[in-house]
Amino acid sequence: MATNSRFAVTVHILAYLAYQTGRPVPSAEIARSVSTNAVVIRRLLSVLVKAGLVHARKGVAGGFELARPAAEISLRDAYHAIEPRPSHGMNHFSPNHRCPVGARIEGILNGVFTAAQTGMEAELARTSVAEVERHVRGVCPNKR
Amino acid sequence: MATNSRFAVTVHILAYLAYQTGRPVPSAEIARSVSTNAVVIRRLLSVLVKAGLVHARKGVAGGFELARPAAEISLRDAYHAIEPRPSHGMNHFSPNHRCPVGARIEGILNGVFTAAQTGMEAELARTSVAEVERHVRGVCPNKR
DNA sequence: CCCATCCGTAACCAGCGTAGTTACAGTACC
DNA sequence: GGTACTGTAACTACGCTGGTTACGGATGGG
Repeated sequence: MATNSRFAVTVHILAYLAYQTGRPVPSAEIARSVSTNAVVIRRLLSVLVKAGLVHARKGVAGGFELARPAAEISLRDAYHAIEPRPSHGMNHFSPNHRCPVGARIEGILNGVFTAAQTGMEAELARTSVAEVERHVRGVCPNKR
Repeated sequence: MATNSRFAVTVHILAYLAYQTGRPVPSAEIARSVSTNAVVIRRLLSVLVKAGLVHARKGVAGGFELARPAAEISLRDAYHAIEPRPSHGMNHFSPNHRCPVGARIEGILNGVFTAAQTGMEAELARTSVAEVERHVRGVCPNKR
C-alpha cells in the first residue's frame, strides 16, 4: 500500500481536535502543531468532513470540531476515510497474461492484499481517538 | 508504509519458482512472466537470497530456486525479507515539539504503526507460497 | 452592509522514490 | 576459452506527494 504520512497527520489532527475540545479549531492552528502548511491540513480535513468524522464551520471563530465523541472514532475509521481504496500496491504491475502464472497472479494478489489490509484494520479498530488523546495527556489508562 | 509493487512482484516470483520446480530458473525467464526487466527481478531476488528464501546458482544452466519447500515459505516471510523496516509512514512528519500534542504524538504513532503492521503480518502468515501456487494451478484447496 | 476570518479547492513547483535500462565485472560449467 | 548466468553500479524518466500561492465563497460581528 501507499501509506504516506497522510495517516500519521490525520491521527495527529484528530488527537489535536480531541485535545482542544469544545471549540472550533482553525486549520492554521493545527498546521502549527503539525508544523506544515494550513492547506495540507485542510486537504485532509475536507476528506474527514465528507466521511462524517468532523464538522467544519466557516467564518469568524470557525474551524473544525469532531463530529462525535472521540471515544467513538477509531483509528480504523480514520484510516478508511483517508485511504478508501484497497491500496493494493500493484501500480506498476501488469504481468504477462500468456504465462500461466502471470495470468492468474493478479486475482490471487487481490485476495492477499485485501486480507492483509483487513488484518491491519482489525488492529487499528482497537484504538480510539480518545485513547490517543489520553496518551497525549500523559495518562496511560490500561496498556493495551 | 510505502509498499510499492515490490511485494506484488516478489510474490509473483516466488509463485513462479514454486510452479517451475526442480530446476534453476534464470531471471530473464521470470522477467518475461512478470513482463519487466530482468534486472528488476534480480534486484529483488538478491534480497530474497540474502534472506535465505531462495538459492542462486551462477553460470550455465544456473538461475534461482526456492531454498526450502514452498509450503514452508509464508507470504509473511516474503514481506519481511523485502520490507524489513517497520515501514512507519512517517517520512514527512516532524511535528512541532513545543505543542503538547506534537511532542507526544510521534511515540504514540510508533506504537500504532507497529501494532497495525503486526496485524497485517499475522494475516500474511496464514498463506504460504505453496498455497499461492495451488491457486495458480487452478486448484482451490480450501477457500480460506 | 462591510469587513475580518475561515473554509474549499485549483494550480503549480520541487523533491523523492522507484521502475526501467544499459553496462560490465565475476562466476560456473561444458 | 566461451557461454550463460548472477550481482551491482550508474543513469534516466516518471509519478506521487507535500509545500506554496491564490482566490472564491461562506459566515458572523460591528
